[in-house]
Amino acid sequence: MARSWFDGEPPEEQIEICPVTQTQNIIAGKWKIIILWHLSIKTRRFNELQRLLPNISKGILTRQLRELEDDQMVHREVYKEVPPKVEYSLTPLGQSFIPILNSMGDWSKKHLKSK
Amino acid sequence: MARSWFDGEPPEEQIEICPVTQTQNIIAGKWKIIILWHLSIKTRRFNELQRLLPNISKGILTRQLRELEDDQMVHREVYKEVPPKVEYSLTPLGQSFIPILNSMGDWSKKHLKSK
DNA sequence: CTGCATCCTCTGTGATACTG
DNA sequence: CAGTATCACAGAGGATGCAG
Repeated sequence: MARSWFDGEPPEEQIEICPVTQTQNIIAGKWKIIILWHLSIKTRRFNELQRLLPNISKGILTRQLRELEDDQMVHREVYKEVPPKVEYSLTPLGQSFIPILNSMGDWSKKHLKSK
Repeated sequence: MARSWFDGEPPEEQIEICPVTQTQNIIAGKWKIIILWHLSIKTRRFNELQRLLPNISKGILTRQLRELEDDQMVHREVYKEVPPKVEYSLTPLGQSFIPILNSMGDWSKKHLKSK
């Protein structure tokens, strides 16, 4: 496999697949970050998330959640009951991302006051 | 009106306008993060950035840089010479974001090996 | 070299109606 | 309650040519 650009450091010309870009791909969706944020606080049900994100439609919410699932950031627990109940929570991978979420929140609060 | 998600919640959840979303808005562009990354290493010229980002067109690069400029993340220094020379660098605000970039890179390297 | 203007494409997002 | 299925659309991204 090709050497990553950061192996052995120096020549900044050596770019392959930037890890920062990998992260970017995961959080690229319009609602991804905020969803992760809400799930970092506690497990949420589908409807709960929809209420938390006032302007999101069910279709979009479903898709964003599915993509986060595919990236193994979010776990989907289905309870076979009537009425249906589904709970979303962070996977270990998702939980490992929480510090970054917090960093982004802190950074925003500290530096973006005026916006 | 519907209860906001932060009404009556524990202190740790009290957010006015979710700051995480603010951050999201800034780094939303497809190339924003990687551009910031490259500028975090050192000041770069326009052409240099374009070479670093193999598949980006001039128009797009210009637009992404302008948006970062508008968000005061990037500083644009124009040298009135012939041929023209323009250098891009991080503003103090942009520099304050570097730790988060590094966090994202580290996180990716540690957890996303397989992807 | 840098970058703007234009046009075109395509993805993501949003709205709605229907289903188990 | 928790989706799925469609359709429509805005906007981001991309290619190209021209200009300072």
